[in-house]
Amino acid sequence: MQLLPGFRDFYPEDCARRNYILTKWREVARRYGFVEYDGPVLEPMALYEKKSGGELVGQLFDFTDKGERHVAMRPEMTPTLARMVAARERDFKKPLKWFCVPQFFRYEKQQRGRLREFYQLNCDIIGEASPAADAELLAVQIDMLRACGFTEKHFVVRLSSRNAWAQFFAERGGKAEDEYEFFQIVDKAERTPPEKTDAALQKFGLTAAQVLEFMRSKTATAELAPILADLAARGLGAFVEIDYAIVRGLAYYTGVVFEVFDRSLNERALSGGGRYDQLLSLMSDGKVDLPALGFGMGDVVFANLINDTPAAKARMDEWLASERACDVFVVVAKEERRAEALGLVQQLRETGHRTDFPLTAAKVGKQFQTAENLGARLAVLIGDEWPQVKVKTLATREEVLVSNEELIAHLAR
RNA sequence: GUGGCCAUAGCUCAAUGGUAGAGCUCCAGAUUGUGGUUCUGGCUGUUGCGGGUUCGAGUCCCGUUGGCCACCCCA
Repeated sequence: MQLLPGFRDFYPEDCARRNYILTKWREVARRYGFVEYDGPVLEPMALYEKKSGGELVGQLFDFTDKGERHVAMRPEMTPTLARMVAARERDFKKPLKWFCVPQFFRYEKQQRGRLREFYQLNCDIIGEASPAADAELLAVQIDMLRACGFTEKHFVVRLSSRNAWAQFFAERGGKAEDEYEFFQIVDKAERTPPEKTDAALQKFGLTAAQVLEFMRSKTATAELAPILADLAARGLGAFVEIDYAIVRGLAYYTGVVFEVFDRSLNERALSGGGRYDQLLSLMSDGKVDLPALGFGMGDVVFANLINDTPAAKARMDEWLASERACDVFVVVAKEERRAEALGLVQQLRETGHRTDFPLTAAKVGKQFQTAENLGARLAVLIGDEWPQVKVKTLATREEVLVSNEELIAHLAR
């Protein structure tokens, strides 16, 4: 049986690499005072129809369950988050700093950096309108990458704002109701031939040249300047650049938007997000009106970039080595001592040592080979020396004789 | 959803239309209690699947499934 397209098996090696990324994400999020939450993997279809409608619904894994309910595997977290916050908003002090590392499902054609199933870190700050929240969110995002060995040479946050474009549009006679259409043209302008952009902009009396000129300006607006100053004060200024080419596709973004890219531009965006100050109100039918912002960072592109970046790869490999399955391997050199060996194995395990041993009789050489293969640090040999045992450091091949009663204490030293 | 390239052993790949191979991995040995090397031996294939052309198809043609890449989209 083949895997479904876009889905992955996680063999132990793959699982360890995935866990490395998820562990780092959790570490950094907690370091920034974010708390973890989660929701259902399966949601009513209506939850997603309410927010986005049309095209995005076509990319859902949806079906009718045995109770005739139209349901969908979650493709994103924001609707669930909005529901959760709206339901118990008064229980939480503001601002909320919540994160989640959900697995998402999207029915898209897979390609590099995009599967039908993936993990995505989501960090959101709810209930804080000041630019300090934007800076905090960008800072945690930057540190997600720094914690994995990436530097300003490897990635950059491209910071922009829809308000900048809204102002640009209004100053040139654009009407508010045309704003979103205009945003979408701008969003595509970077990768569309200027003639096509010109044609699309004609109805607004604008040209591609005007849009491209503004897009390339690096001047921070009054909205973005305090965010840059905040990040500079944290020593993170080198990780951020103003880049008005970033607009993002979705309708609900209201102000600051950003995307993180690898400097080499070999990969898709590593992460992206922005402000969605109206969304909670929309999702709760006006019951809850809180400013909000967040970002999502997927594991697939992230893993690609780690593999392509020697410094980050080395850091991951170091972590993987420290997570080895076995620390102490008990060698049963004399089968007659198996009972004693089992007693020691149990003691080792109860005192927290990752311990393994041969389940059936095997030659000593074979057992050492197994210890080696498991990446064990120590071998404890039990045989003729009993009641003493040999403790061997595999890397140095040094052996010491220790009384079996003192083994645990010996290892603690 | 559209297009291009690809599919042979567990993995990486060979094989002018003429008997399916190599390396690595894995397993077992090299006289009984010490591991990464070495040596010897061994296992594995409906050549992704289904049709067609041909005396004969891994090889050519069609379809299909899957993979990679790009477009679209990107919550």
